[in-house]
Amino acid sequence: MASTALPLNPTHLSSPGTQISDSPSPPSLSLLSRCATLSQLKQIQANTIKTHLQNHAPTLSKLASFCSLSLPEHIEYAQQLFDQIPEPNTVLFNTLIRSYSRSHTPIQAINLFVKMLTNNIQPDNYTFPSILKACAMASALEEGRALHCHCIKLELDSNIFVQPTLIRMYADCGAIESAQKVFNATMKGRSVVLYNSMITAYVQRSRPNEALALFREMQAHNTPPNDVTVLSVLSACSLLGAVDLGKWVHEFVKKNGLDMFVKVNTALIDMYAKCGSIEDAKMVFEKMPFRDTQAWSAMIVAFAIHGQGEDALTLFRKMETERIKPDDITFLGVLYACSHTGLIDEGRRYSLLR
DNA sequence: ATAGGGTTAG
Repeated sequence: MASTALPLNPTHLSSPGTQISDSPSPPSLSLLSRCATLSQLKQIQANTIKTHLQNHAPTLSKLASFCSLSLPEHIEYAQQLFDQIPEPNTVLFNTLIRSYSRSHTPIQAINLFVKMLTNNIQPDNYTFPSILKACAMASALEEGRALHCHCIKLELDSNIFVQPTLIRMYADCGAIESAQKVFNATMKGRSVVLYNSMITAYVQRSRPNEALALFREMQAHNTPPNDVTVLSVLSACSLLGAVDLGKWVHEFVKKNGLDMFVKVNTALIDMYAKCGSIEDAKMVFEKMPFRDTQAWSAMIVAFAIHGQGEDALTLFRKMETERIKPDDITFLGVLYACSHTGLIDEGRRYSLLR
């Protein structure tokens, strides 16, 4: 890990000329914006301490917020900074809760929410999307239901940002009927995100027909589907093995310019492969102007599940020559290809790569 | 100052 020295703003360095000011100001935004590593953040912190600002709450708050947003892998340091702030406000709680909701320790978000309540800090419309996502990740249904009650009390259950996360929370916790209740309670002017959350919920619980019914309903209600919608709808087609429907969605994708999204094309490859049409999968792959790791993986897996082990391995070698970095799913596809084609030696060789 | 939905595998 290279720790480059940060070019510090001279006004932040202590010198005989700069004495403690009466109203110390937190580190400037331009200084923080050039901060890319934790050690640089600590340099800034050290320099503010040098100018006797160590107990300056706005400074700690700014550092904690920056650390949590821009150095999410150092969430525990953000927490350390946060713990030194005497009276953290709602915004700072929200910022940290959001970081935890995207971390490997979502439970910590729930702990912070509890702390928020015991400190009499009112959660708001920014708090719930993050905390509900954390519950979804942790499969914390009890806590999720309790949070839903808080939403209702604070009249935030009608918030357009809160609703999709309530649905996602219930769906990820396996309570699809509660997700449906939330969805059905929302009536007028449903957003595309709200539809997407329910369609995805159905797909994830292997209920493709209900997902497709909602897909039709949103169009009937003049809510145009977007790239995220078709990702889930294509999953539904795969679950049904419905290639004709998949082809219809493919046409829809082209007509609405959604084929500019790499992920949509990747989902099309997957759909065609799972519906038995490897030729169509190949055609989509070849037409893609840009292919990321996921697109290559999807095509390798597509060949593998069709028993075309040699094609999968050829594609893998081509991926290597194009210097696209393989991921775990790429290797899964490669090994799958070997196992389906009796390529024991190749399989052994590739399994030593990582 | 801070907020929502996501394909590839299993």
